[in-house]
Amino acid sequence: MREVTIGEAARESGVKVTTIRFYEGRGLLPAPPRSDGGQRLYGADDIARLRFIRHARDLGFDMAALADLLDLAGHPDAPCDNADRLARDRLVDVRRRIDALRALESELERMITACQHDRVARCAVIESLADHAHCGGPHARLD
Amino acid sequence: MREVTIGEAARESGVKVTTIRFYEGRGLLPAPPRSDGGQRLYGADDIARLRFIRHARDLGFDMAALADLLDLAGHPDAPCDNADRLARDRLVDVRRRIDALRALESELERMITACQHDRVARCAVIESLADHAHCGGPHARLD
DNA sequence: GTAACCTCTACAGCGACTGTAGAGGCAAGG
DNA sequence: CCTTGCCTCTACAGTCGCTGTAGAGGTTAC
Repeated sequence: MREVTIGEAARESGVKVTTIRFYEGRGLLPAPPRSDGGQRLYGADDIARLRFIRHARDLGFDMAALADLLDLAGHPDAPCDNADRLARDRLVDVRRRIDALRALESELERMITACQHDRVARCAVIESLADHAHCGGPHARLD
Repeated sequence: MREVTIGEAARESGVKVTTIRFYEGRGLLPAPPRSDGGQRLYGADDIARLRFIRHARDLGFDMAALADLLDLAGHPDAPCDNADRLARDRLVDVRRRIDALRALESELERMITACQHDRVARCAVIESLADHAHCGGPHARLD
């Protein structure tokens, strides 16, 4: 049971079957050996790598950063400044997004509580959207 | 000065030139009249509509919701329940994202403070990514 | 044996734009 | 009038990170 099919690798890693193949195409995962019938066979290290990838993706690392991280993970003797920097960059980004989302949250709350459930002509939701001045200034876009 | 070119409409609305044309193609903005030379000419109402679109996009409404909102905005006598519901949906989504990002923030903070700036082999950043159990359970994906 | 399910490749599609190429419009200075 | 330089035009390809599809073949349970 050391070698598992792509479906089981998907179940164990939490990465979808199609996504695993996609990662292979992108070079994030090495092409595994195949069975006689041509099916991919994955070992424990492949699944660990998939979990690493999934966790990093969940944290918001993009695929370029992911490639860097995987490269670093494969060189245990290198200094870890790079990984540290990548994590710090992510932290800055995550905080920026949180701030932007909190501004949106309070604007949406205000819009909703002000809405009298009347006609559209008096709807605070519509009005707020039409008049940007109602909110606390231009908010950062999230993308 | 009632009729302005696309470049000025972009400056006044904060929506890029290419994006304005893109919105026209998607039907979010009506095709404007043209000058003798074939250039688009926008009026004040177009710019207001662009600002409405931009504000709603900034708040995270997708283009389908945006089409609904624009439709509603054009029917002032309709009840505003729909707009209210759209805003409430957005609020739920925004809060979900904030929660997920806060979990990421604390995990990244932990990773960074635990990192000793040593070799990769001892780097908490890499280790955390390899071992999902370190964090407070599976976090929601943001997409 | 056969039904049910899994996996294969190759490629198109998603959302919401962004970027490019190559051509033509337009206002100001000489 | 001509040039310079920016603005705008159309049409279409590319971005990111997948997801979905079609049609074929492998594998497993009964």
